[in-house]
Amino acid sequence: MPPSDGLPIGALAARTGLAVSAIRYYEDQGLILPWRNAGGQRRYQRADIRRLSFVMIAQQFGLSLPEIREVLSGLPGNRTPTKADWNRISKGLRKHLDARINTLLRLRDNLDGCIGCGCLSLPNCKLYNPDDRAKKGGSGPRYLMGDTPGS
Amino acid sequence: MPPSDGLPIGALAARTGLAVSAIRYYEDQGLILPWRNAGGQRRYQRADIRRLSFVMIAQQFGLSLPEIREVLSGLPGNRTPTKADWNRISKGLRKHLDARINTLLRLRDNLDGCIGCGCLSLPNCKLYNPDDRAKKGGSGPRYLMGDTPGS
DNA sequence: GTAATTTCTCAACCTAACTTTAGGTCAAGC
DNA sequence: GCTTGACCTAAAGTTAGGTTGAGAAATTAC
Repeated sequence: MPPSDGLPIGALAARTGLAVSAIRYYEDQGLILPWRNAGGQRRYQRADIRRLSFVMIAQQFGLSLPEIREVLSGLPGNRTPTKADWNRISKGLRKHLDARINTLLRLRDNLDGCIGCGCLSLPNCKLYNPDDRAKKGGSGPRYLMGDTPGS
Repeated sequence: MPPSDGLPIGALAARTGLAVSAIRYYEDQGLILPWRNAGGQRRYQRADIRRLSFVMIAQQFGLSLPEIREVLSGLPGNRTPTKADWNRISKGLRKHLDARINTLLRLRDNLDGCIGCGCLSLPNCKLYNPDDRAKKGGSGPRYLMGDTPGS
């Protein structure tokens, strides 16, 4: 087979470790766009292995699929991404990661303060973080209010 | 109303910011155990405000409800928890949090390495972390393999 | 040229953490 | 004593990120 033939989905799955069903799902979500051969089957570029690897890495960093799609939109659409392209969007990931780390570090500081005071339920305890909670949308707890002191 | 009457669920919801439905759900999940009044309605102790606050904080730290139930089992069942009790289990939270932070810091180091080399898809890149992925169980990507170098 | 794989689409199912809905009961105010 | 609001249970719906299954068509292997 000539290399310009493109990879069928099973080969891409084998190369990335993703399930075939997951790769199709990512296509639904706009993360990857294969072409179709004469028989209607998906065919992928070799560069898509890297693209999917990026998706998996970004997931480990806690990005949602829409967020990953957004980051991937920073890649050129008209040509195969270069290392410079990947470096650029990887630096975007780095910012996401830094933000998450900082949030957790802040939580840890607050927890340490609370371990000291034993309060664990006060608004002034700062373990209530409106920003983190606000993005959850349809589910999850809404906010955190205090016990009256002196229980 | 005498204080020993207990709080109805709506009052607990107002005090914690949780939805009434969420509090009932937490009961299903074994996180909180109210008693019932003569009419069959739930009644809560004031200490339950703190208990639910703890649940919400632990969620921010990334613990699942079963994990939180486990941590809460470290509280005494026969009496109202003291500050010392809360301090003790909060230190357990701190360990969870440290572990999460360390994982992310490790990921960040690896990402920095990858930004340098531009590879972003290689097993030796170490962004593939089997431990983190293994616990996901039923869903999510499985593992991460490499592009052949030189694309 | 046929048998075995692979792939196709579409719909249904899965888990976590809840919310919503439906239909009915309890408690408080006047 | 009745109306209104809070509460009850049980079941179904929701979102994210997929998996599973059925039935059919394409591709590959012999």
